[in-house]
Amino acid sequence: MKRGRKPAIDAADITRAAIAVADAEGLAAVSMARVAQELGNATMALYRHVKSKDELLALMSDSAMEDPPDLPEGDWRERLRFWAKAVLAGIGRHPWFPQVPISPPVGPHSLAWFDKGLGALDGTPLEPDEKAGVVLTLMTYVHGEARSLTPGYEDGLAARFDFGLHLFLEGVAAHIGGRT
Amino acid sequence: MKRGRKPAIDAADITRAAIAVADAEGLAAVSMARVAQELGNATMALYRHVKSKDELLALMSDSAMEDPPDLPEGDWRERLRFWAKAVLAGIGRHPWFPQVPISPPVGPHSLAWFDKGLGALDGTPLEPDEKAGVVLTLMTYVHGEARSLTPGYEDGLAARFDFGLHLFLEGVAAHIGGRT
DNA sequence: CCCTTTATGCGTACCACATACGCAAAACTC
DNA sequence: GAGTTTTGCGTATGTGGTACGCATAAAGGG
Repeated sequence: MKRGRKPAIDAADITRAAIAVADAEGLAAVSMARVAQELGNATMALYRHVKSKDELLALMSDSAMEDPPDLPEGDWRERLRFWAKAVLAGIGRHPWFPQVPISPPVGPHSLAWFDKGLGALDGTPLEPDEKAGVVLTLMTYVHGEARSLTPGYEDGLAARFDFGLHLFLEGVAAHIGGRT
Repeated sequence: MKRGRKPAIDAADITRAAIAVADAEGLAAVSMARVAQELGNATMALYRHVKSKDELLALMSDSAMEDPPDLPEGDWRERLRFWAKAVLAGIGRHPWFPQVPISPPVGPHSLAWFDKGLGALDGTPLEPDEKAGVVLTLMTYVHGEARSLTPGYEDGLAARFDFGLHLFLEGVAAHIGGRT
């Protein structure tokens, strides 16, 4: 059996608690002390499980998005539109998400979303790297749009988003059309 | 004449100094003390000219982008591509730009860029709100892409950006085509 | 010229936070 | 139970934002 004192909490617990605080009071409210209090532990206890606050932010960032939903039946266009809206909705549940400083080493959740996006393009004549380009571009756009989700500034976001998405899908269609 | 002691510095000086620090050492290095030192003033002297650090960040954010360049001759496509690349290049000169927390009250510089973008669509049969949608969407995409400008992670950004831009312009073309 | 008025310069002080360090506490092995 | 190992966490340090209040300088009036 494993030696030593049993851990009372683990990194996942800490991440969960931090996300709860961020959801309820904003990213600025997430301090090591605040998260520890949420868990009924002392501040410094957290450092046994996460190396630094930056690491905690990276963990939060990856697990904020729950698992991507399955795509509906239909052509690539409907599927990709569904996917993009799911991304936006997922971020909408955690409005602090776009404010987390860039953490380039993406985690497993981000990859799962990316894969789902690729799946929307199954059956199209695009090359693999073109599919990746399409999905990355769209994801970038959606993330950018999500920055306007700050409470109080969502006016007209839905309409703008639909229009931008429409333009983008038209572009993909034209690109596919031009190569067959 | 105006009464009272003469101000040794003004908000513009502070903003300039803060941008210089951010350019040279990153946004994290921008502290009130650091900026004051840059100006040869005491920390608290800054507060006579900016209300808070958040206000300073907003000022930095607006004046980071210098004035937009004039667009070249050509069709809307070339002009919009030129504009998008200018936006990306402008941000590239201040890689901390996308990291500034959202400051919704946009400033005069942002508006100038937006106007230039609209100008790229002069002569197209788009309605005013469609033009605005096109420019906002593209700006959002470029800003999103610019988040990957963090030193060390620009690999393949140029190619990805060109591809995304290509898709988007195709989409605008299709949208215009579908309405004439 | 001195005195009052008015605006700026900035030292001091306080609070929130991240985190290094080291010892105390707990759980397992023999 | 003694030794070993791993976690819990109190203490302390450094950094950063900023409220407060007095010192300081500039201009106007007598």
